[in-house]
Amino acid sequence: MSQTAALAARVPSDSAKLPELAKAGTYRRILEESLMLFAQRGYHGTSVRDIASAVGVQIAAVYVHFPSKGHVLAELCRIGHEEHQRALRAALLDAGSSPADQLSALVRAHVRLHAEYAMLATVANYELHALPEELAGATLALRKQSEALLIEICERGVAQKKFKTPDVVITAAAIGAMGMRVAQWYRPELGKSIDEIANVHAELALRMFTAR
Amino acid sequence: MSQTAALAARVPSDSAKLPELAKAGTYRRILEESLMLFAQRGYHGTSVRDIASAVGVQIAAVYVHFPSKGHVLAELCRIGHEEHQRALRAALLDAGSSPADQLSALVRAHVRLHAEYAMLATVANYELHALPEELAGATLALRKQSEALLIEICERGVAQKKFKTPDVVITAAAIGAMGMRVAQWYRPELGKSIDEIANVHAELALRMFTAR
DNA sequence: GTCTATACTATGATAGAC
DNA sequence: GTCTATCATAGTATAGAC
Repeated sequence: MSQTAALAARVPSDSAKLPELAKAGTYRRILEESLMLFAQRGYHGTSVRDIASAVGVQIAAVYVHFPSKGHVLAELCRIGHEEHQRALRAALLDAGSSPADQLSALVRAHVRLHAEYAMLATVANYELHALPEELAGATLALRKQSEALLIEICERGVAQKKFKTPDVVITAAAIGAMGMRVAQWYRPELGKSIDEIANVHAELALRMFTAR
Repeated sequence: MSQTAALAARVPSDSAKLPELAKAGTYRRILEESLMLFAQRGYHGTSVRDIASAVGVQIAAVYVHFPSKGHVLAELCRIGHEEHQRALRAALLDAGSSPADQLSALVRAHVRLHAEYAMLATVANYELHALPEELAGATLALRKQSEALLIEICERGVAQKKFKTPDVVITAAAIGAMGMRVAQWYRPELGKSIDEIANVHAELALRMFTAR
């Protein structure tokens, strides 16, 4: 699809950053260029021709590395959710045992990932629905686990009477949502560092659990 | 596109609810069925054939009412953002003059809209990027105005020293984000009323502006 | 306003040479 | 692993009859 001018950029970031991967060469280039295209135009708005052209190879070369366009998206979604979960778990290991410390650490990691890997997060979060079940399974399992990490911390805080909330599930959803959204507005030119943004979100999350 | 099994539903809601519109008949049916299809599969994942088939007419009949598929999406995005802004303005007229009352009223209206019109909100928020500039202009203007409404209330609260925050812009973005996200998880079967959910979000927003 | 029929282009994917 | 060439299908959109 040659596509008419994209107007409202879905992702202000212009870096198709991927976590460290063992594989290199054309395989990786396909992932990188697909990431940029899927983030900008969406999965269905991107053709295999677009991908091949961006990589600088012919269409047939793409099919040497991936059996279908869906497999490219599936891999990006999986990588994104895997890196997300890795970041959350690493943050929790560094955090203390109090629910407040844990929530703060988790939110900061969550936000940092969505700012640093804005394109990857956008594709993994908003294009996953385009995949058939068999290709999305791994990603959905990861997502469920990561959601559970957040919910458990919140519920532990409530059980210990450290967190006050009218509804712990809604509050957890809200905390997840505000962090995810960072991928849609963060740009280095804003003059706010990623750490600064992450810290503000952690503070907001803690306030959400503090009665007025 | 006959499309393989959609796995991770983007919108749990199953009602393609539209605000009151003057027009009826096939024109409206096209909007309703397109809304459902765009919400479930995305704009590029939906063909004019899919739309015609859902409405129960031939493809050519669709083109009698809309000059292109893009115009159908443009109209849905415009309707969604218009209803959103109408709801925000109505809420503000009913609210008192204190920033807290105004923020609470605005957030409740914002959340109610995203729960009541979940599909419309999803399409208007997440498919707009598929439109070329000339078709998205009206919607973008509305969005900018609605964002300004929220920001202004927040900044007024800060100026009056009623709201405490480390960063008013980030906080406003977070408040907008948590409300938008409701469209992605709200279902009547959850056993939570829309008003209840809206009230919780209003409380969370006020807490975000309250120092610990 | 709706239909049938069709034009034309783009699409995902494969075969077979190098 | 990459290329050229090709297939079968699906895509948007239009013409002209009723």
